[in-house]
Amino acid sequence: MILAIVGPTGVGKTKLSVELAKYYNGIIINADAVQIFKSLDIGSAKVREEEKCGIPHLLFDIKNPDEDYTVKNYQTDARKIIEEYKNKNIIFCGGTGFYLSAALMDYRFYEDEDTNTYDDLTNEELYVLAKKKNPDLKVDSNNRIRLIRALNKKNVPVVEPKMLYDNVIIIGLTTQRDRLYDIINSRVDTMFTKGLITEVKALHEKYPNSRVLKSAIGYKEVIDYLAGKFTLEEAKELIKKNSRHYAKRQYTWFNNKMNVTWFDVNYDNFNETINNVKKYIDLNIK
RNA sequence: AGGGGCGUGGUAUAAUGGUAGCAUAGGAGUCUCCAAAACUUUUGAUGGGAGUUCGAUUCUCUCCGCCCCUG
Repeated sequence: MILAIVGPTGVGKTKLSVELAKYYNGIIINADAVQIFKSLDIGSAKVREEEKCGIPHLLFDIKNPDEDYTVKNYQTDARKIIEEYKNKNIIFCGGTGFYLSAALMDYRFYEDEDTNTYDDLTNEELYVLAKKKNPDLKVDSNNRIRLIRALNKKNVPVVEPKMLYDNVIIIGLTTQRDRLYDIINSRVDTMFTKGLITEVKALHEKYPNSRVLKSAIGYKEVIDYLAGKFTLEEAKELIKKNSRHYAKRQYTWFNNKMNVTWFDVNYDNFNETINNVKKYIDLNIK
């Protein structure tokens, strides 16, 4: 079977994934766009070695911070693993909905036609061009990144994102929004206590042009803090805010793009949550 | 207790005798290779009551609340 543990940042996916892997004798595959990278540990709340309980963890730490990695890479890597371990129980765990959808469903990525960056064109001009190329395009005229993408890629119709594998169960962990935000806020404080600044500083010195470091929550803000753009307190607040916004977007994806069965987490008795999930899986497994 | 000041969305603020503006937080959404990215969209306020007025959030009175000074 293929299991996917999804949910917003901070709910407790990691812990559940390990418990389920123990119970079903499974392996865990990372489904988080940042945890793909080596050394981004504290800020991405990556599983620590002692938390893994001997369970194989795949697609963690497979790239250096200065390397590029895309959904297409993830799709390839994840599908290879699914093929390779088809006799095992596979447990995806992570909050990057796009990666999961691309791996498990019929998402198709083609070779690009072009690599133009269109630096000299305004958003409006790009929009006109993109619309000319594909009148059905539904990208907002302010969304420069996607307009450029639309102009560079092959103009092929989008296929229905059907599920490609049998026996897939998608488990979502959730909790009250207020509570989640409390958890997120205090987790950010903990990251700083654990040495986030040291981690980011070392990485940024070693990989000054890293793309992840410049876009991952908890890293980009600390880099700006180190550059003197704002105070430590401001950096913390910004990380908290960005994490909350991110969590909200994650819900949007999981609610609207994936067929998720949600479970409310009982933080006073996490075993109860685990048991509820197991019960559900045992009933629905084929 | 006396004197003074102030009450505008959750928070911080602007303005006006005639549509109450902005920011931020919050909500919803888009997504087919940068996705922890990029982008779209939206709820919500003049402390309560009375008076003047065609019309009060604005002026007057009163109550309530908060702040400052004096005792």
